[in-house]
Parts: sequence; structure tokens; C-alpha cells
Amino acid sequence: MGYSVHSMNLITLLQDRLRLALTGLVDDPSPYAAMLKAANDPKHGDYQANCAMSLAKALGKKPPEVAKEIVARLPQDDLFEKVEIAGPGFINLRFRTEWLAAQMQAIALGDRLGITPAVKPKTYVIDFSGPNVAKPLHVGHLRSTIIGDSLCRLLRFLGHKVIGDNHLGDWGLQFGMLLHGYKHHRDDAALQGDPVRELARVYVMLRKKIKPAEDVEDEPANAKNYPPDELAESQAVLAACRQETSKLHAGDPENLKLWKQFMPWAMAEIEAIYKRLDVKFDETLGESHYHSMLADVVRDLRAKGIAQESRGAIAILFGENQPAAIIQSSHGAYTYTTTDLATIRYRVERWNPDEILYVVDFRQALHFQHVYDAARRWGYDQPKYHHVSFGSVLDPKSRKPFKTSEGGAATLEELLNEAVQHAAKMYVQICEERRQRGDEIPELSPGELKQVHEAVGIGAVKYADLCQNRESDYVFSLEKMTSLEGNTATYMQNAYVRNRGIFRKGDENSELYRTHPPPVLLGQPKERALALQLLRFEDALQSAVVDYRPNNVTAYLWDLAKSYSGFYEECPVLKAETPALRQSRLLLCDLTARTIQKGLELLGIRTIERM
RNA sequence: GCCCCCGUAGCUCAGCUGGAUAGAGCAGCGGAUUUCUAAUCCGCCGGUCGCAGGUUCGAAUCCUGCCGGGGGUACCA
Repeated sequence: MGYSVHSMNLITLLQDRLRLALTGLVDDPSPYAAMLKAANDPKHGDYQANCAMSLAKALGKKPPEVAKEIVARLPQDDLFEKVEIAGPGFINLRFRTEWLAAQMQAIALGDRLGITPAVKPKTYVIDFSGPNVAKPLHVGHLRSTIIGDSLCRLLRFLGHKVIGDNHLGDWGLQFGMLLHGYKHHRDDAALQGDPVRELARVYVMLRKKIKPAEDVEDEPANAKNYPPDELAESQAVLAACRQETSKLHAGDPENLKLWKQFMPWAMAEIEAIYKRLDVKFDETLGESHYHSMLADVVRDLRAKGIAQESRGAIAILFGENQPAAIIQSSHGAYTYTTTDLATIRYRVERWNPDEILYVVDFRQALHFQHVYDAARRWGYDQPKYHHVSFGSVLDPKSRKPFKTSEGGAATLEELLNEAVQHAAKMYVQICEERRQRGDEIPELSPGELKQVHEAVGIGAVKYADLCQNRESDYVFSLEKMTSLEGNTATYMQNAYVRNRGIFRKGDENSELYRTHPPPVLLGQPKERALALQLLRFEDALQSAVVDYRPNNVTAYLWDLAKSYSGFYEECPVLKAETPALRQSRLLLCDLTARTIQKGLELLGIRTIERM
């Protein structure tokens, strides 16, 4: 049968058909062709087109008539098995099963699972992670890092040029605090032994000291909460830290030298975590990188009339009763708005990106509005700017965002350790259960075991984060995320392992199914459903990318796992009735495994061959 | 005060460019299964989609108001 491979993007494929059918009926068919979705009930076919209803009024006809007309205009070929008009005018489309089978064979070739790279690749700069390097990473940094990394992977896989940039907080007050702390509170012995830890200690100590002063600056009425002498000392320390920061910014040799000394210490710790998380950046250009450009940015913005003097500071105004954005304080200091604008200029000049994504906490929404608005007025209006905002990670006890700066809340490292330990504990428990049942347990070397626990533990944390809609807050629960049940990384990793087990047990070389894919038979409903689900992979990736929502990938994988599970229950693979059926099912298994593996990879989650 | 976001099953959350009876997971209840295995499967129970209006063939989804929660709101980032 000579089915050609069109595009593995089912939605695009169908929309193209619909657009053809609609041409001549309406002036602009695209919005109507877009009214297409996967049917939520198999009774309604595979996909449903919903345009007839809304088109009816414009054409002055009844919806079923319009639907009939559209169906008559659909290209006549072998794509559909059935096209039905139902209800108030839905057009239900069902693919020919033979066509699905042919696609299976086609996408098995090559390593892209049928997904073709973007025809018009775009350039993306993705600004993510951006930790404050003076303090240890904590749960709050998790989301930006994980979501940003996943978006990099997804866009890159779809053929775009991606620059992942870690915009470090390496130049602000936090370093003034370290400088002050180093000069007045350091413990030389501790510094010799473990400089990273000693710096962290000093930082936490100063954070505490400064808090009253900051509280009172926020809200003068808070003054009554503190004893006057404690408050006075706090204010003095804060002033001293600011002084150190200013000196650093002014190029004071001693402070600059210390800064250069502190940086590698601080970075070593952060990089260890990135390595463990398997997160890489193309650039790590922190705030310090832009420092020398800030004066010029302010000058240029003033010269162009975008910024002006206001209440003693240099500010960009956004209309009456709107808060302004300060780009230079009345003391002469630059702000993060200034740095972000300098960063935009740098990025545009260096990469000329089509889009710049900021994977940052939702609380900074107003700041980014200011920055985008200012950047456009400044002339940098060609890139699209997106604040890929996300909600907070909530402490299950307090139901409030995790706080670390003041208290002893978990650092990210502790959290990851806990997750990995939990994975190890689960492993022992499950092995025990299996031993009691008399099952064979794979002999894994200690090294292999460690890899497995790491992949499972870290994967669990990542997946739990990514499978949430990023905009909503979520309650952090180690129990839930490392569970074997439900939509978790462990479940998906195990689905993969179990699938690989079939090939081992059947002594089958999966490589053969990729170079010489056998014909596929989809006689059973579960086989057909699995094939259809496999073909939806590209739709899932596209939907994840257009809204910057990796949870569309996890949702897809979960559906795939369920389709596979149904198939697995009803369709024996190694014991299939005929050799041809066995071959066909092995191909479906292999495609499933590869899709799971690729999907997880695009989320930054590792698969393992055995668990 | 002003601006933004959120309010969906007992719990945790999807769904929100309007579409057919509102979906998962966990918890609860009832069956099937002892395996191609670190995941059993199927069914049931459970919802005035915060409240009230409006738009229309059709609203969890769009608009307005209200209630409740969170966040932001000029010299921190």
C-alpha cells in the first residue's frame, strides 16, 4: 500500500485538510480550520471538527447543512475510514487503521520519532535559574531551573536555536553582605576548611541581623516590633553592607579582589547541583557582566527621553498613577531594571533573538511589564518578550511558600538527597516484596544501583514540578512525588524498564525494529489506540512549546502510559498468535519505549534500562 | 486605595483561543487477576466548576459585579 508520510503532526495535517475544504466557503478559513480537537470519546472518532456551528450563522444556513457541505469538500483520499456528522453539527473524523499502521512503520525509522525540525527555526534566549550566588540554592530555585531547562530541550529538539542563559545574581547587596561579614565576622579556621560553608554561615547571620531594618523600611510601623537598640544596630549593619556594595560597584580594589575570590567558592556549590540536576547553560552571564554598561544605558535612555529625573532619581514613567521604574537611585545606584535593559540590548546585539523568555516567579510580573515596555520604547521591539511565570512551592505545613533566608528550611541539596534516599528505601521495600513472591530480582551492581536511585529520586522531584500547570502554586510532598502510583516519574521510568524487559526476555534486538521495521497490524482496538496515541507526540510537544507548558508533555506521557497499559493487558507480545503479530507488537513496544524515553529526556529526566 | 492572579470531587490537581454526559491521581467501596513485573486491571462512590447576573444555538472557559485567598504597588532583586 503506498501511503505517503505526510506530517506526523496530526493536528496540522487535519487542519490543512479542513482549510482546503473551507476554501471557497469563507474568506479566511484558518480560524475555522483551527476549531479542531481530539475527540474525548472514541465513539466520536479520533478527531472532531467544530467549525460548522459557528460558520452556520455567517453563511445563513443550518449547522448540519454546513457540516455536510464541508464534508463533501474534503479531499477524497485514503486518510479517513469514516467521516460522520453528529449532534448539532460536529464533524467526526476517524483515520483509516491501515494508514495509522503505515505511519508506525514510517516513524520507526530514524531517531526523531517522525518529528521533523521546524521549517522556519527561530532563535530563543531563555533566561532561567538565575540564583543569588551568595546563598545556597533552595526549593524556590527549583522551578525556574527545571522549567527553563525543559523549555530549552523542547525548543531545541523542535529545531530552534536556543541560548540558555543563567543570569546570576552575583553583584548585588548579597555580596556587600559577604564583604561586610568577611571583614568583621569571619572564622579563619572555618574558612580554611570549608570556605563555601563559612560564607553561607556569614550570609545567614547577616540576613538575620538586617531583617529588622528592612522590615521597618518596608513599613515604618514595624518599628514597634523591635527593641530600639537592636533596630539601631540592624540599621547600622545594613548601611555598612550597602556601603560595601557601593565600594564594590565603584571598583574598590580590595572589594573587587575579594569578590573574585568569593565567586568560585560560591559557584562550585551551585554547579554541583546543576550537574546533579543535569542542567546545562549555554551562557552564564550574571549581573556583574553588565555592570560596566549600566552608565551608558542610563545616559542613552535619558538622551532618548525615555527616562527622566523624578523625585531625585532617574526613572522611566508609565503614565499617571502608575508606578515608575527606577533605573538609577537618588544615591546613584543602578537597579535590576537597569541591568535587565542592558541585558536586552546585549542579547539583541549578540543574537538578535526572535523571542526572549524569562522563566521567573509570578511576583515579578510588573517588573517585566516595565522592562518590556521600556525596551520597546528604546527601540528593541523586534524580539517577543515572554514572562514565563510560575507559582510558588508551598510548605505542606504552613501552606505558604518555602522560606529559607531566615530559617533552617531545606536547601535544594538536602531536598535532593532526601528524594534519592527515599527512592533507595522504596527499592529495598519492593525487592523484599518481590522476593517473598519468589520473583527473580535483577542483580544490579552497587554503582548501577546508585545510578538508579539518583535517576528515580531526582526524576521524581523534576516530574512532580513539571506536571503541574506552572502558573499554579503547588504543595510540596516528597511522598506523593516518589509514589509508584499515579502520574509520576517513577511510573514512567518503570513503564520504560518493563518494556525493555520484553526485548531482553524475548532475546530481541530492538535496533532491528528501527532499521528494518516490520509491517504493523492494528486488529485489536488497544493496538489501534496505542498507535494513535504514539502519533500524537508531536502535537503534545507543539502544545507544550506554544504556551511554554511542559505539563502538556507529562499529560501526554501519562496518556501514553495508559494506552500502553491497556495494550499490554490485552495483547500478548512474546506469546502473540503469529510471528507477524509478534513482530508488529514488538515494534509498537519499541516505539512506546522510545517515545517515553524521548519525552522524559525533553523534561530532563533520565531513563534506566533496569530497575 | 489602585493593579494582577487564583477559587473545579474529601485531598492534590488537570481542563479555560466556548462545544457533545466536567476529567485524572490519591483516599473510600466492590469485583477480576498471580503475570511479558519496581507500575495490576475494571467498575462504583463522589461536583450548584466561589456567588449573582450577562453575551449565545451552547459557558468551568468570554464580559460585569460581589465574596474569599494570594501577590504586586518609585529608589532591594
